[in-house]
Parts: sequence; structure tokens; C-alpha cells
Amino acid sequence: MFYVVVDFMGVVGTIEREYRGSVLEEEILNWWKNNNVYLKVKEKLKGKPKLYFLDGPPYVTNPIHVGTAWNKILKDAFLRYFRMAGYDVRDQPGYDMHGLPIEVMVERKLGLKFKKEIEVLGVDKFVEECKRYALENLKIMEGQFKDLGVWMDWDRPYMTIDSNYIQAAWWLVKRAYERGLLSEGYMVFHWCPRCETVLSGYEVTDEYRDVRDPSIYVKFPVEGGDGEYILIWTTTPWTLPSNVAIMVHPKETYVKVQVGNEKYILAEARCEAVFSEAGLSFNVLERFSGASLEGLKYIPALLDEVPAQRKIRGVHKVVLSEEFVSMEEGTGCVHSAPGHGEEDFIVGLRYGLPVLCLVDDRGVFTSEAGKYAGKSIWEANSEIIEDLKRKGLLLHQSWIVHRYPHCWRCKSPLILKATTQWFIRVPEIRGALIAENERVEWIPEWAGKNRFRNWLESVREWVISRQRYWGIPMPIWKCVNCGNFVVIGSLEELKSMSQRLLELEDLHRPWIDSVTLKCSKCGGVMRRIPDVLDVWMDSSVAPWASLNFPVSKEEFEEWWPPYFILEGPDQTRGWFYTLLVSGYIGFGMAPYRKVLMHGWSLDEHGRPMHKSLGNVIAPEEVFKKYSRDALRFYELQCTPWEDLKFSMREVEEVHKALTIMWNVYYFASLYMNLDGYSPQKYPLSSMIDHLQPEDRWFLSKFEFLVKCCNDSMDKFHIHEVARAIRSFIVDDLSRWYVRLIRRRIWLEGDDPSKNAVYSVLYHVLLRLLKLSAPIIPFITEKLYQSIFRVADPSLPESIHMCDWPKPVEEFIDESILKGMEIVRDVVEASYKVRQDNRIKLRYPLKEMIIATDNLEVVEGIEYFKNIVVDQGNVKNLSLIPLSEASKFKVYEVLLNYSSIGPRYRGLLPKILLKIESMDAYFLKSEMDSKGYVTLDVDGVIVQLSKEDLVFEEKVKSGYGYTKFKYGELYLNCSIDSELMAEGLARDVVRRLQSMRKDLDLPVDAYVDAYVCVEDPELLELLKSMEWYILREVRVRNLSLGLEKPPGTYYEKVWEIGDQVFRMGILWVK
RNA sequence: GGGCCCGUAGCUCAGCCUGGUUAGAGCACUCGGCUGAUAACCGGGGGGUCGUGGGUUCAAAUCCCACCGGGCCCA
Repeated sequence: MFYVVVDFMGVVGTIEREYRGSVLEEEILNWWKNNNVYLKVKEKLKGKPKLYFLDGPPYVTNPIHVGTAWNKILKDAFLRYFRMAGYDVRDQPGYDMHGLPIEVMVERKLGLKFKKEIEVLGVDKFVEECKRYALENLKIMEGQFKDLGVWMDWDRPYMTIDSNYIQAAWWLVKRAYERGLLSEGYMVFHWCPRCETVLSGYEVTDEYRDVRDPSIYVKFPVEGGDGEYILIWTTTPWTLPSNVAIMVHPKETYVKVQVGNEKYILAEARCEAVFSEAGLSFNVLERFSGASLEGLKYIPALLDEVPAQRKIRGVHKVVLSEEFVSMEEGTGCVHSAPGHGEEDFIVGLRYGLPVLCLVDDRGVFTSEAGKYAGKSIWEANSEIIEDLKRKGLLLHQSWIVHRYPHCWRCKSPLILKATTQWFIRVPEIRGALIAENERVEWIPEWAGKNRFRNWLESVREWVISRQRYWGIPMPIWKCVNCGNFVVIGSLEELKSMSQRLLELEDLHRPWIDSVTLKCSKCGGVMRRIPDVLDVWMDSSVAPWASLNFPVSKEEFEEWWPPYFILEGPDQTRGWFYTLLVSGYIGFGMAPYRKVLMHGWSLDEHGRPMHKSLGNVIAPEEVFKKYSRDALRFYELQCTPWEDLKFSMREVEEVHKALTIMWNVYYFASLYMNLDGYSPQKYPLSSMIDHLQPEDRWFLSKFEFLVKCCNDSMDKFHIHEVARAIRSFIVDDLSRWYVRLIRRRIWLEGDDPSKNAVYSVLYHVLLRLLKLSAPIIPFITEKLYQSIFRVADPSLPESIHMCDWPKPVEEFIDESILKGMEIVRDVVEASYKVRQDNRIKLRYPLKEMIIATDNLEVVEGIEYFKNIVVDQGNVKNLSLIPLSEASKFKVYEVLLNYSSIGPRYRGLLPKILLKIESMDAYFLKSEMDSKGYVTLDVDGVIVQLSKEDLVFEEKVKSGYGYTKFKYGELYLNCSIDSELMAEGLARDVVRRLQSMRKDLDLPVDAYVDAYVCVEDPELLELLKSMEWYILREVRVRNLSLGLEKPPGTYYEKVWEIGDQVFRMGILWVK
């Protein structure tokens, strides 16, 4: 006994016939999991160039929708690409887990209605509950992300609630303090009087509703003036007790007008509107600029009623503001209460005005409000109006319906209220932020250069303190005695300063609150200020917090700084901004080099997806119906920075493309497998000499695709890659190449032409999988495993461990690409001619003639001659110059009676006869060259001009004709009996094939068959083609006759033309 | 009210940066054809004030201005 040692010869594997996306995807998800594929990929990339991607942490509340999915799918596709491009990618996901939204959900869950009830319940229990809620939601989201096929480091996400993370935020606050950017001060904020809490800007913008408010014109007596008043307008009477000034526009014209016995000061531009609304007539007494009013003292309207007003007596005066006084509404004199208006506050600061805030946390007037003390602001509104009326200070009252912010959880109207807050003085570093932004590469460019820059131009103080419970505790301890404070940058530092041994397991409230320090100035006790940090501060420190910096330096040194981030347009004011601010304060730089901004997700009608609108689409809904790959492919082929109008129908379209892709791989692998094709035996490199023109085109086309995709990825234009791949699969691979090579694949035995096709298909189909893997990771993995790794187990274990293809430049031949483009156009043109002449493609025609003077066209057609002949189903192909095309044309010449008639009258019939006897083509060339035609008609010399003769061009009888992009195409349309026989045979073959398919026979099964037709002529024609039918249908015994042979056949009756054919087949095993 | 983006066939979108053939594709409609991977596919046809109005230019879907509508952000 002896052994023959051979190299391994793997045969390509097969796949099931149907593409069942979601089934296959679950199988692949399990396979990845059970085989630790993700970890193996990461392992393989250790030591490769590092690339730090930073995930923007989603807020852990609602389950994700297709918009959230888009964000993660984009990230995943880029991460997969970078891994395949050979980078050791940092792909840690993050979660934003603190903040009011979670507090609200937990309050609801626990049935808490007021903030005080949290204290009653116990802050520790409340915070524990918030943490549990956040972690539960994190798990839900994580599950959804994993389910989309997103590969991130799910086992070690960064969480904003971790101790190390919290310290990274502390560190930043301390950096801000050290750089002199941290301040404590009185600030005006949106405040919910029912929930007793401050709300930040982003919590306010979503809940504007129309409300009906009083609209009143109030007269403020001018100090020392005699019946002179400054006229103001307001929709919030309850802010009048806190009035300290009146703002006017310095550059507008103001007037003093006489109305009855009184004189009013207001903007000239507003007089008409105001007095017509009040139903009063007025006389202008004086005109002056707003600037001249500066410092004018007046008596506040509620001086007698409100003690706080009396306390600041003498302060009330006119101040100037260009930016906050509008001529669009009101009187141009704006009642200013710095305690209840952001703008009032800013102007107040400028003028050093006092801030009155007589409203407590519940929206109830304090004792300082005198007459109104103990009343809610809404109750006080009408009382104030009554008081003004009684005192004769109300000029006019009406109602106004306008948009007003509401609390998004309890829906009650918000108020603006001054409170003491800590803030970072961002405007002081504005210039540096703008300069840093210039160094960032934005995709698209306008997102950074226009939009973000514009936002940076108008930055304000960043208020980072919140009077809540579930957040990163502010790391500031203040002395109870002397007010001295310290900012703590780490737990280590806190421990070193603590009065007693610290054993804190959790840095959250309320545990942290028990830590006291000793004041270095007075020796007093220092307590932590009770605030927590704005939740935007949390995510802004992610660049280093996720690396555990500053607690540990190891990862920081390995990865810093982040290379790119990818988020939606709402992050312009959000994460993009806070990252930049914190990054600059922390490290003096923007903590990202590239930003890819994607668009907003809208429903199919263009409305934003909102829970309240009920138009939210869950990703699961999409991939239950289609597949995960379909969702991914669809979303990735959308222009990322434009808004995405989510369309199920488009997903269906993309799903069809995936089906086509599957079918192509099914087809190719089926035949390769049947033929035992082995890539080791016939690698592409060994088949170069056997390549046919279509193979060379296909390789060229594919490598050109690879090249384009590389260019697109360099620009981060992943949508171009997705589109190009889709178009290649559908248009070039399925519709064209497969069609061209079909006959070669059916060749029996070990044919070099067939093996050449297989080697080309193997090369391209495998590389195509690698190219598309980042976009459609499931189907590519499945095909890779089932077809290619079976043939070649030495391939990497997963498609995602392969290298992303770089173009094989030597395969790219532009002239071949152009040539095929022309050829496809020619073939299409011939179909049009057939259709015009009602000749089916199955019937071969004698000749196709292409007339062109374009050398490129000639070369292209000659190179691909066989393809034109096959696809056009013609016996012969000729190329001629356009000048010779006239051979296939006839001209008809018509007389223009109205121009000839008047000149030749009675001679006309004879001219007609003469013209008809002449060759129209000759006449035309005469006319073309000379511009006229001379005839001798019965001795009379007749000269006819272009106007007299009308030439009509027609194709020669028996020919069909069309013009196409590159020239003219003629088809010889006459069909003799030989051609007829061939066409008829193909008609018959087609029907027998269809019957084989009905029976679902294996492609290589043999059958017995019969064909009966009554017309003996047709029968004769068929008999001449018997060999062809035998071969094409794999028939052993074929009976062609008038009668069906005995036996049990699968039978069908067909009509071809006007003849009835009876056919039957029988599987012979 | 301000900034940015978008507006092209009934629907979903390319093309616009860098002006230049007859403005394209898919879906849908319709007629015909093709099919041993494909419940797929191909061809013909109908379908367009390229949001509106100005301007620049020999030439504008493309560049500029104004306006209208939608989206995002701000006020």
C-alpha cells in the first residue's frame, strides 16, 4: 500500500437557494459570539497602528430607533473598515447615565411628586434607584446595538457613573479653577416652580406651547416729571415687583407724545401700533434719540406695594441696550427685571444694577414682596393688574397667545429666576476655541466652518451646577465659617484633605456629602456644596475619562488624543461644543481631529421621529421584515450629513439588491461546486492566458470599483462606497457578467474557458465580500464561510479578519471599460430595432451593421465582437464608416408643389415623372454638393432648389435601423428557414427548460422528452435542430413527431406563434 | 428674528463643489422581450416650470441675490 501526497485541493462550498436575512443573521451573531470572533480580530490587530475612535455616549432612557441605529451603524461601518485597513482601533462604547431625565423617570416610578419627597424617601434610596434604572436601560440599549451587528467593546464600556470617570470630571473642574475660568455667581435660569428645579437649556427647547397671557401697557412716572410717563409693555405682570430698570435702544428715535392730559415716552416706530391698539389718539411733542434717555429716573409702578422696591429706591432708571430692544413689538421701552430675565440680567450686570428675585423655589412671592407675599405668581398676575388699574398706571390691557416654555415632565409653565450657580467663563477663551476648531477636519466641511464656528462666535458662560441628586457631585467644598472654598481634583486629593479616614465606595450623593474638610484659612468646617454637575459636563470629559485618566495614566499614554468622532447635528451645541471647551481647558486642544456629522432622522413625510408623534420606527421592525444588512445597507447609502427620510420602500429596494447578491453567489457556487472547482488548482494567476474579453472587462471593472471605494473611504464618504457596491452587484455582476458567461459555465468537462471564468469569479466574488464587509457584515460573513473558507481553509477565520482590498492596478484598463460601455449600448440599440420590427431575441438574424466614424467605438466593438454577436443573436457583424451607411438607406423624394407649381405650372406632372424615374440618392448627393438640381424635362431646363425637393430618409426594405449614442445600427431582418429553425428550436428549448424547472430537477439531470406539432414544415425545421435540443435540455431520447410516444410524461401544451405544441419530459435517473 | 442644511419625475434619490451633449437611476404605470442563479431581469413608452423670481454668462439644475416650503440649532 502506498500514499499519494497531494497539496490540498479545496472545492468551493454551496449555499441554500434562498436568501433569508434574519435567519442567517441570527446564525452569524451566534457564531461570532460562540467563537469569540470579535476578540480574535482585536487580538490580531495588537501592535498595529493605533486609532482612537471616541463614541458619543447615548443617554440611557428610551429604546433606540432607526435614527439612533443609523448613528451606531455608521460608527460600526467605519470601525470595521479601519480594522480591515490594519488599525488597532479603540472602539469602546459609552453611556451617558446621569441627569434629570433619569431622575424624572425614577420619581414617576416611585410615585414621588415633589422634590422634597426625595429627601423624605432618602437620597440614598433615590440614587440607588436611579443607578439601577440607568444600568437596566444600558443593558437594553446594549442588546439592541449588538443585535444590529455593531462590534464594539461591549464588555468594558465607559460609564459616566464610574468612580474613575467621576474623578476625570473633578479633574476638569479643578483645571478650570486653576486656569481662573471657574466662578460662582447669580444667574438667571429656567425654573419649574412645580418641580422646584432648575432646567438647562436643552431641556427647555423641546416643550414650547401656545399659552394665553395678559398683555399690558404700564405707565412708569418719570421722577420729577409732571404727568410724564415712560410706557412699557409686558406679558408677565408678576415680574413688575422685581423691576429695576427700563431698557431703550440707543440708536432708535424716541418721542414724547401727548395723550389727553398725560405725556408718554416711547419709541417713535411703535406709536401707531400701541395707540391704535389702545384706541387712543396722540400728538408728538418731542423727538430724541434713545441714547439721550440714558439715566432718566422713574418711579416704579409698585413702589407702595412692594417693600423690596422701596429698599432700592433711587436705582430705577433708563438703561441702554442695542441687542435686546426690538422695534417689532411693545413700546420700545422694555421693563427690565434682572432677576427674571436673561437679557435683563446681562444688561443689569453691565450697569451694576441690583437683582431682585422675590419668588421662591415654588413660584410663590416671598415676604419682601409685601402685598403679594405668599401668593403664587399666577394668582398675583391679576391682582397686580387690578392694582395698576386702581393707581391709574395701566394704559391698556388685552390678551396675547404666544409660545412659552413648559416643563417637559409636568407640563406647567416655566419661569425665569435668578439663583446662585457655578459657571465656566467660556467667552474668555472664545478666540482660542475658534482657533482650535480651525485645526479640526470636518465632514462635511460646512458643519465645522459655518455651523459650528457660528455657534462658537456666540458662546456664553457655561453653568455647570445643578440643584439635583443624580449626577457627578460638584467637587467644591466651602467653609461654613469664612466662605473659603477648595476645588478637589481627585479622590486621592480628597482623602489627603479629609478630616477623617475616608472609605467611600461610591462617590455619588448622598455619601460624598458626609465628607468634611478643614478650612486652611480659619480652621472651620468645610462642607461640599450640594450641587451636582450639568450632565453635559459628564460626556465632555469622555476623551480622557474613558481612558481612566487621571486616575491611571497607562491607557492615556497609549491612545491620546482621539482621532475621530461621529454624531448628529444636535451635537453642535452639545457634545461637539462641550468636548471642545473641556478639551481646551484640560489640554489646550480640541480633543478630536476629525468630526463626521450625520443628519437627522425623519419619517417618510419629513417629520422628526418623536414618541409623541407616534412615528418612531424600531430597528427590529425593519429587520424582522427584511434584514439587518438591509437596514445597514439602506442607511449607509444615504448621504450621511443630510437628513434621512426613512422609507421602508427604499429598504425593500436595498433588500432586493441583497437578494440579487445572494443569487449570484448561489449561481456561481452551485456550478463551481458541481464542477469541483478548486482555487488552488486553477488560481487566477494560472488562467491569465485563457481570459476572454469579458473576463478582462469584469476584472477591470471590479478593480476600478475597488479603487473608487478606496478614494471614497479616504474622504470618509462611505455612502459612495455603498452605492458603488450596490450598482456593481446589480448592474455589472448580475445583469451583465453572469449573462455573458452563462454558456461557458455550462461547458462540460475540464474546459479551460470555464476554469478561467471560475477563477475570475472566485477572485472577484471573494474580494467583493471583503470590500462590502464593513457595510453588510452578515451576508458577507455567511457567504465567506459557506463558499470560500470551504474551498480554502487557510483563509482567515472570519471575513472581518481579512484585509480591505487595495486595487490591483494592472487589471484596470480604461479602454476596455469604455469599450464595454459602448458594446452594452450597441446591444441595447439592437433590442430596440428588434422591438420596432417585432422580432424576438430568440430568432437569430443574419447581420448587424454598425456605422460609426469613432475609432474608440470601432476598437471597442471589435474587441468585444463575440459579445455583440451573442447578445444581439446575429450571425454576422460588420463595422462601416458613416459614409457607407447610405447602402442601407433609401431616399424618397417629394416635390414641394407650392414652390414649384407657380414657376412651372403645366410642366409639373412631367417633372414629377422625371423625378420618380431618377435615383433619389443621386438627387440628394447632387443637392448636397451643389445646392440645386438641374433636369432636362422635354427640352426645358428645370432647376430645382433645396426648397423644392423634400428628401425622406428610409431604411432599405428588409432592414431595421436605429440611431444610438455612438453611431447608427442596421439589422438585416429577413429570416430564412435556417434562421427560423434555430429560433424555433430556442422557443422549444425555453419551454422544455421551464418544464424542468417546474419539476425542480437537478441541473445536471437527464430527461426523455417529446415535442408534437401538427404542421409538418415546422416539424422538419425542428428535426434539423434536434442535436441542439438534445444538448440544451440534457435529453437522452427525444421524440419529434405528430404523436406523443408512450410513457408517463410531465406534459404541457404551449403556443408558439399561432401553432400549438404539445411537450412532455420524463426524468431518467 | 438669526445661522446652517435641504428642495430635481407620482414616490425615494444621483447630478451642483469644478457652468457646456437630449437632466439621470430605482420604484410605480404601460407595452414588448428574456430567463436552467434570481417571485428576478432587459428594452420601448408616458411622466420634469430642476421650489419661485431676479442677476452673472455665449451658455445656469449647477455660480450670485431675494423670497417660499421643510429640517436642525439659536433667539
